[in-house]
Amino acid sequence: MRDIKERLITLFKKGYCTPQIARLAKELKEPSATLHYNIKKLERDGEIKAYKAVFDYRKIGEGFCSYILINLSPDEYGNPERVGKEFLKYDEIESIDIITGDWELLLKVRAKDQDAYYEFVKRVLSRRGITKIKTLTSLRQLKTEFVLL
Amino acid sequence: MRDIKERLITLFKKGYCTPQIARLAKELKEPSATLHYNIKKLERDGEIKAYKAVFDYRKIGEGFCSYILINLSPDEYGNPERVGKEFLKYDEIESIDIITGDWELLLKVRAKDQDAYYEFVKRVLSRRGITKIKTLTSLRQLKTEFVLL
DNA sequence: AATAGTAATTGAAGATTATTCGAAAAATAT
DNA sequence: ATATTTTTCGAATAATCTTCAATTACTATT
Repeated sequence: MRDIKERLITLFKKGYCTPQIARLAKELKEPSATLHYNIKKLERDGEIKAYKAVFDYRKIGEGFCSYILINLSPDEYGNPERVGKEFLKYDEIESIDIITGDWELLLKVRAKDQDAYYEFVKRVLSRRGITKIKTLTSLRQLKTEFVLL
Repeated sequence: MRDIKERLITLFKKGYCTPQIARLAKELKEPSATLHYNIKKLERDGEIKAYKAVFDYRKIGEGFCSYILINLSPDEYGNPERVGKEFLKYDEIESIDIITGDWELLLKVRAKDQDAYYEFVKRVLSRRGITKIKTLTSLRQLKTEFVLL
């Protein structure tokens, strides 16, 4: 076993999947060629960004999930997008939002456990421009990415 | 045009996709049959829950995204899972988490616009057991479901 | 209302891909 | 050491995707 599983998970998180036209055709009672045309149009127009897998994250060793609220310092406050974009490269981060209210940024992060999460915080969030963070730890996920767990 | 687009989006949100084994084989430099075996194992063991599409939600008319923090009343406080499970049926809800801290539940919701969101709140969140809610509106999404926007 | 132009639908053909099978190798358990 | 189970993988088959070209349905213009 040559760690195929881990490599598959990495690729499946962001893509490497494709529509099941035959199954859609049966479900929607439409010809495959028609669905093919419509799907390609959705892709061409950029309405579909990717086809990907959703995991039972506990089973793949990413059982720790948390939401991180971030406050920016006055000099970064006017440009949350710049700070947000710096987080794009971290694979542990599932989502990045610029939000209204008492906080400027909201991240959703997955890690192996609390220890791994703490390492992530030290590595990624100890950076100039961030004045305060608050972690909301998920005790239990009932649904994620529109998929029931 | 027989609203094929809308029906595709509905199915693609939760599934109706499948791995691209040939492309994975090329990328990982492994035989298709080997990958096929490993993928089926992941599915059989329940590590993979679904294969689905990720959208540019603004382009498909779901541009409004928000996170909702929920406080439960004392009589529901001890059983957030029961309340959370009642939200499972709403397709507007992308994720449901039971969380630590000042709030008991965190929902991620997508709607057409603020009006549609307000209708959702009235319809779904005016229910006994919920004492307080706080909405964090996303002004801009940089990443969602591990996919860059 | 008629026409021209564009976009969408579809059956059938061909191209590509997934799946199965069986045998061998590797890993695990006894 | 041996037996048992799991994993790998080439080759054949089955299934699916993709393209094509003709038809139909829309849209815009006059």
